[in-house]
Amino acid sequence: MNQGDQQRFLKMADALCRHQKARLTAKRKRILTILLQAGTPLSAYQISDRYREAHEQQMSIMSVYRMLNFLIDQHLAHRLETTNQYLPCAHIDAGHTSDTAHGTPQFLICDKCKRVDESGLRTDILEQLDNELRKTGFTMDQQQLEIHGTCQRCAKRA
Amino acid sequence: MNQGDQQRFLKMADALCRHQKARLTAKRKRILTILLQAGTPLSAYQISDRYREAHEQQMSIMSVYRMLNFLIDQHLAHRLETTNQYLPCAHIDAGHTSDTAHGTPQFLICDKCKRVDESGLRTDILEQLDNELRKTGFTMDQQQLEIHGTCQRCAKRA
DNA sequence: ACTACTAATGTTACGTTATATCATATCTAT
DNA sequence: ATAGATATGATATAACGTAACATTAGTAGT
Repeated sequence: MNQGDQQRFLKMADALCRHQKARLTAKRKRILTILLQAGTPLSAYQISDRYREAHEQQMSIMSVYRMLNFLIDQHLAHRLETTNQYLPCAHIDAGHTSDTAHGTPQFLICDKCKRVDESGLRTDILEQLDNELRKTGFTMDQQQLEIHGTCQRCAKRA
Repeated sequence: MNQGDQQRFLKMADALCRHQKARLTAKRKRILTILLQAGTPLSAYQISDRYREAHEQQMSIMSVYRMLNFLIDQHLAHRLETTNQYLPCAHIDAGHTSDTAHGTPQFLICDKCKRVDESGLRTDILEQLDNELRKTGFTMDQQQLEIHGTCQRCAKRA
């Protein structure tokens, strides 16, 4: 993510947290910045390492997890269940400050370049999937789908 | 899973492994049996514990992982990526011995009772999902979807 | 500004999940 | 019977994640 986008993201994050009366502390913001700069999902331990490198300051794994959980609670970051990795939320800009926005995201994960596209899925496709499942009696409670595959760029290169 | 189904499953597994020139050893079969008896997915460590309890014999976690990987390679078991758990393949009976059968499975995971329904998903729904994604340039390589929610039984109870 | 309360971070310990590596045992084919 | 391949044993360690309690830093009420 480029410098400008990053700055905008952080501004939005600030506003959002103020609105929620949550404290986006300097350290939390640094963790978020590391996620923004990465471009691909990171493990908690990678984040811890990058923090130490970038800020020449201790950052225990315990603290990393706590800060990640804060960011996730604030919908500023997501956890990928299939890979145990973390990434910034892609939707911070779009009307995100209204409480109700921001449904459960889907992730298209490129197993080649590791980049993740958050929610390229059309709503009606999801609804159809849900409807189909309901016929069998199953209710999708958590719609966070993680779909692994190959992105366009990587497909072309091959 | 009841006794009869278990016996049939194990017979099929034997036949399948013979066909693949893979060795379904006594220990591997016991691991598979533990999965069959469980009814819900188990972690590798739970399997290790149950093995020790049932057979009063040492079973190191290293061995459990090796045997699970064998079973997975033979399509006799699956790993749930979202929960780090293992369960027996549900499709061993249906024409499973032909090499080509057995596409990637989907899992409907009930977060209440923990039971898993393997591939209640209709093929056309999956195809539609895949088609939709292809339009965006993304190719689903691995179609193993793990969908979390509530099964019919648990929904009724509530 | 002082105090009391709450929230954030530090620190240590531990639990869970998984793999690497090398040694030993067991099967299979000749 | 023996050699080679496969399976298992044993030990160590990496990777992922949480519990519990101490300390520090914000926040609100006076």
